Amino acid sequence: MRYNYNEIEAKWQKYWAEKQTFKAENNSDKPKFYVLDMFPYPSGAGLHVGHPLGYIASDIYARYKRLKGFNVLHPQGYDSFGLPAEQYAIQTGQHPAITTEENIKTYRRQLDKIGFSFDWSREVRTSNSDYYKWTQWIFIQLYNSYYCKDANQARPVSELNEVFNIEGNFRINAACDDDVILFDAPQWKSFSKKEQQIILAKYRLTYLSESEVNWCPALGTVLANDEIVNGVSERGGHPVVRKKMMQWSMRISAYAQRLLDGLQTIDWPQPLKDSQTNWIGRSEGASVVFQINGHAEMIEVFTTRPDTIFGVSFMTLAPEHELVSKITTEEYQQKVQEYIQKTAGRSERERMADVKTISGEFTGAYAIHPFTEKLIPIWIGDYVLASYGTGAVMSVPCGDQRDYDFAKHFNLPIPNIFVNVDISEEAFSDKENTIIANSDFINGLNYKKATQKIIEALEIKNQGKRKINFRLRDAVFSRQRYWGEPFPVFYKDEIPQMIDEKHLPIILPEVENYLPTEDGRPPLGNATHWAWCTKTNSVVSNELINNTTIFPLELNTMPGWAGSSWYFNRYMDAHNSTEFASKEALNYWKEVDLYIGGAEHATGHLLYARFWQKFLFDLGYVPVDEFAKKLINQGMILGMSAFVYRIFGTSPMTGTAPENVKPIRGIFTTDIFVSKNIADKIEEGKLDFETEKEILRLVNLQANLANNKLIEGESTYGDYLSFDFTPLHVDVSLVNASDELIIEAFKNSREEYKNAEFILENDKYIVSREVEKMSKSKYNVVNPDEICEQHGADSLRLFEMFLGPLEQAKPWNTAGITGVDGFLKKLWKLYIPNETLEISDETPSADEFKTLHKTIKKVEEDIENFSFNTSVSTFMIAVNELTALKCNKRAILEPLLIVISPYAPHISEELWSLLGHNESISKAVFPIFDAKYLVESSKMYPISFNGKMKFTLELPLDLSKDEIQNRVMNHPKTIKNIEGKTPKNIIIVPGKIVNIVV
RNA sequence: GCUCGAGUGGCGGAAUUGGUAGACGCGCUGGACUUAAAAUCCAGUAGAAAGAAAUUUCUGUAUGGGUUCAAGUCCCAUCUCGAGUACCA
Repeated sequence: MRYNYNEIEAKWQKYWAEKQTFKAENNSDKPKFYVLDMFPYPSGAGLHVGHPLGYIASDIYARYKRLKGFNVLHPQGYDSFGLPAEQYAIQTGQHPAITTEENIKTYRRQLDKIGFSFDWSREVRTSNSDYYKWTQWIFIQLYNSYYCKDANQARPVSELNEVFNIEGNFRINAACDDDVILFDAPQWKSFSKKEQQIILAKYRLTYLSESEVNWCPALGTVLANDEIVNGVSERGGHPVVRKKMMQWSMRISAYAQRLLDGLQTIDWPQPLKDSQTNWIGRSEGASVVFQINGHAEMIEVFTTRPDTIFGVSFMTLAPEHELVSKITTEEYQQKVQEYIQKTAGRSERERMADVKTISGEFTGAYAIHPFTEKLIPIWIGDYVLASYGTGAVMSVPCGDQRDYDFAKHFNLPIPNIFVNVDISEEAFSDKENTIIANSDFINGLNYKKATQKIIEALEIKNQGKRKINFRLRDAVFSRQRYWGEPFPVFYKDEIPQMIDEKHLPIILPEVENYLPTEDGRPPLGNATHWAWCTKTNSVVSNELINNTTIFPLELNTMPGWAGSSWYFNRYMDAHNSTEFASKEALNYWKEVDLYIGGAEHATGHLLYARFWQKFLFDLGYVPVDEFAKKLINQGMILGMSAFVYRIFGTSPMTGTAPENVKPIRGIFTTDIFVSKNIADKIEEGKLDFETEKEILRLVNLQANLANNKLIEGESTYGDYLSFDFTPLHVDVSLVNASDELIIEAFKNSREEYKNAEFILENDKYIVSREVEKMSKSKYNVVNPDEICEQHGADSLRLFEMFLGPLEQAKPWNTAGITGVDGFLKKLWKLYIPNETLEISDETPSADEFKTLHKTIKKVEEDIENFSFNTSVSTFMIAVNELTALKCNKRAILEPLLIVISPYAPHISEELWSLLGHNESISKAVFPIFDAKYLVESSKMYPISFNGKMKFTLELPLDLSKDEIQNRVMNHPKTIKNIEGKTPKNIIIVPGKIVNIVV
């Protein structure tokens, strides 16, 4: 019986689906374990071999945990709202709902082929209304909450309202907008309802505000900070500009400190924690208030170096700072205005591109130094960012390089306030080795003491205080897009109101035109009928009937990260229609025990999800405030791009010829490709005469075919030598494992290559290779379906693990897959050498037990340490050893199969059932290794040791065990090392090493 | 610039976390089977030297130093590469 993987895999995939083998129950006597993958965006391209890497790893872990006796939750779903899905729909001219549905089908088909043990009964899709109902519901909870800094948690806004009625807001310590005014109870009561609502909005955890946003005209929407990379949009790389728009925001900044503290409690990769830490950007310092000469307004700055306050020689405001227009004097008005215009027109990218150019303008105004009372000129400059701190800095040129450069450029004074420091060339920013000078009452102090004293002095003057500043900004939550969750919001008197929870979900309406608009009008504005009012049971027009009155609805939609910020909780109770998940389910599963996904979500999804989880925890809806205990970032699988070299000018498709090259474009009707090493030789100018003649011949042949008179006179030998060639990506499926182009397939791949000519080396056309990101446009995508077809899903699973450490980026190279193929075949042959199963019930030998228990121990360790790659090696060794021992004993093979089954479930199931078992192998118990056999298998006598006394002695090889012991104990080195203690254990490695455990 | 991480055969990568470096796989070389090829199986494969051979001896984990009986592993310095981040006051 041949090992027919296609048949076997289809059979067991069907079996698992029909029997619902991997369905998890929400209660069980077994301990629970929750293994989660980051759910995919169903994009149009389908899966490539890189995508399932993390899924395979988590599947192995999930299957292993089941064998270990855990009740395992291992769900999967789709993040089906958001930009990628919509962009694909726009490109293909179809409705996003349709393309999403199709893409999901493709994904599901591809995933099913790999044999995952997902519990599909819990599938979620963020674009399903019974899911986004609860996304909308969470939004309402956020709207109805504020962050109380005293209690350090979110609390209902209604509570705030009560306090305002009794004593105003003097004693409220909450996260809120900076511009909240102080009021007492009578004042609060005197405000109109609308005024009260506007004030409350400044406290809510989600709020509407006119804010500077990152506007991407090409995508027709605003983007969050984490959706912008290097000043352009992450999706598509379009330019992004600053723009003021009325937007919903999430007050994530309220949770900055807790998001930071929480990192200590979770087992996530350090680089990922680091990048969240940097993104949150906590810095300790002081807020200092400067009076402005002749104005009532003050300038508040944030500084981490209050100790350098006597070194201030000017102030700098961001051009967007609100005080600029108020304080600029008549004389400087025009120049300042021009400068503001100029900087506002620059895109984020331009601003980043020339950080070196120093620019700014003097406002004509002066601030007053809090201690010396000297006048300090106030400048504006775009090196000061409006979005960080207060958008204003006290400039200390001797202690900060940017201030220094600015001062040098505009010829401003650079007073030195440090002892024994030369600042003639650059600023001195080292705060550890500083002694302050020229600074009145802090002379001679170091950074720490000086800072302390300055803050105390500022507090007495009421001109400053200790402050912790965060870089983390509130997250913009509105998107001017169609394919997202509608807000459960309508407007009354221009004040947003939440739609009553009983009306949820607010269904995304059908629209004629869902394309984004350049000016930012949301596509939902095109809807004629959408919100459904259950009370009146009527469909209404672009408005919502709330009892009797008609009000306009919010037309923006939520961003892609809304749905992904809580989905892990939904899996626990995926079909609940009365709660996002029941209390019982939440209390049972609690949190994700193992979360696997890419590191690219570090400052996006993974931060937002932590934020929402903490919020839901504060309100008592979830039992834990971190949603994932352990997280692993799987590395990217890279593609091996292949290139062919086309001689420049021989294609009718080629563009303009470079200078000094006689253009022969258009003369030939086909392409000439040269093999890699010949191309290299041409590049080095070392082409041999024969090859050169051959190229010439082909070119001339073509010229003749085209009936062209290039040969004589017009083209000389020299022309061809100067010809260039362009490396072109060629589809990797047209190249075999030894980098050889399959010429016939290549010719048939495109009409224009049909008559192509090839200059070969050793009768082969060799392509060049380069490792790049796997992508359709680079023609280096390897489809997992093909691998399953040609090698089987078990091979794919084993090979993806075998490629290298899970967390590392690594190139895909199909060539090596024959290794794991061989393993599976050998495993099969161990049971079925010929036509039928041949199994013996004899008691295994010690050697056979050794192999088995070594494998059990190693694989268990590997899985626990997530080093799945080395397990595959262990399996290969085991099978090789057992083959050599001709071992076909049941007592060895059964436990071995159980150990292999998480990695290669299909072949394991098949053999398991051939051995006469009626139940799936996933119901078996992971075997326990027997130390007895392990000890004997070790090269050392005992397998492990944990003492400290280890040293080497040179001993003859031919001594008996007793003799060795004797010599070791009487050796001067031993006596010196153990100092009279009695050794518990002596470990002797044949040859030289002695380990003595004392 | 800053912050992490990594440098081991022709290649992907192992190494019980301080204890026989190079497991396992690919590739390559030789052999068996075959008319031949593919497939399969067997053997060899870090480098150098010696030997008819089994085998032996050196040298080797980016570079230079250090700690230790013992270093790929720990410490210091240097170089190279990768990832993230960037006017953060």
